[in-house]
Amino acid sequence: MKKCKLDLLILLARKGALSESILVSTSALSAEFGGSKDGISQQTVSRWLLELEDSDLIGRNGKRVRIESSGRQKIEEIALVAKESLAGKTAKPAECCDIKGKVASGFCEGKYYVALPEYKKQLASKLGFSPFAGTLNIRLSRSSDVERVRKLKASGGIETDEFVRDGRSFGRSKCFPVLIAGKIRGALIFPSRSHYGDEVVEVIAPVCLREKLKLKDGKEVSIRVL
Amino acid sequence: MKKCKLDLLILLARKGALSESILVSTSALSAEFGGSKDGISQQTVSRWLLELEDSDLIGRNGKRVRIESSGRQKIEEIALVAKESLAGKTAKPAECCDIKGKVASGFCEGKYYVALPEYKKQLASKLGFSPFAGTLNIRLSRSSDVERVRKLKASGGIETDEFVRDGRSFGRSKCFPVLIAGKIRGALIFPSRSHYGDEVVEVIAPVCLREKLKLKDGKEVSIRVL
DNA sequence: ATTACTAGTACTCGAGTAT
DNA sequence: TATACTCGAGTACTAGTAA
Repeated sequence: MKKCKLDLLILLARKGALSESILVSTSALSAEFGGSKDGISQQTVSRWLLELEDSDLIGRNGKRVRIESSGRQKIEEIALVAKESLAGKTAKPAECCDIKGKVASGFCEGKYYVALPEYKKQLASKLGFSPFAGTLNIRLSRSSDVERVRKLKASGGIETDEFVRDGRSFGRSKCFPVLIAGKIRGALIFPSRSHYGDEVVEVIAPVCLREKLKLKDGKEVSIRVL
Repeated sequence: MKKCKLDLLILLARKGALSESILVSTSALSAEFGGSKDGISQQTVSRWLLELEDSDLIGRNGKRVRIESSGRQKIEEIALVAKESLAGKTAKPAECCDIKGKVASGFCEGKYYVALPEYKKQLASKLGFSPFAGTLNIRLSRSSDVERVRKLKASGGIETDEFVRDGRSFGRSKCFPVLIAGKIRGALIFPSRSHYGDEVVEVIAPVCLREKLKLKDGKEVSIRVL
């Protein structure tokens, strides 16, 4: 399998760059990858090192290279995942987890959807509560939470059906029951065709969350996925 | 850092594909990588799976995927390297190892070089023996040995100097002392500008190896790098 | 619903080379 | 020596879609 930046990071680790600043040259690293032909060229190693530096995975000082904490984290993550997989432990789908983010204003697509009686009815029966006609937008602060949300969306969840109203078709949405700020039961709602990336999530609840929790834009909120 | 095929393999492992055939879809895997935008598209996951299958790292049967032994080996390797690096163990340069290959005929560049008095003299003083005017070409059978040879070449070795003769310049070469077939001391020789890839190595010794070891093309020979 | 093909674009690579 | 830039060539990507 073709080598990649990750292989370079691991090679640096193997050479001891985790514990100290080590002396390397781009051409020597290239040679260890099998040279220019069929391997990785000196130029590419040079570029990869610059890119690893850009992402703060490594630090450089002249010809010395040292792996930074985020680089170490990456390697620890891989080691852990590989070890657990080999041991037969598999990732459990949609397990309970906590995510955090800040209240944000936004397009309120969710609000629009939730206000439609067809959806409201579906949500009430599938989630166990009748949603307030509005959504709370949360911008996730940690990139690990963005990752978590992606896995969550991929793992299943409660789906609402699509329907047609006034000749327009409304797509599906995925919901996940949550506990907001440790107090109020609600749900994350992801319209199937969202304008947001995964860094903003929409929360619905039986009540107006902004009022009940006295929230203003920018205030931090924690959400427990159940 | 951008995901790569290796990440896909690890993800499959994480989902339990090491111990059993698991049910996955290319779109779900794509979603776990963050979807099409900024992540990896369904089409790419499809292609990656086909490529992993081509390299025999995974096996597929309809929508079921299972990691094959070479895929498991890959993951074990990563787990080991990552673990050792984190534990502070660094890779030792040019350690003693055994490589194997079959006798091959070839261009005999080495023979030409070795026959030159300037080289012969240098080799005699640097290697401790006066080389027979001929080389034995060995085609490595295991790809892991090719890898080993690359690392070897990158790690240092004994270098001969370049020189000029009859207005033509002759480049450097790198040598590594070895024990051939467990009996004869010699050296691997790598001219700096070789016509071979790393899958063929040239061996020199104080004697004619073909005669002494009664070798014919295709016969397997083991070489211990000292 | 799926997988994976084709087509066209975008990105990455490495040769050459400046520094 | 070394690193890292430019740029043309080739690879890998995604959108669209067929099966």
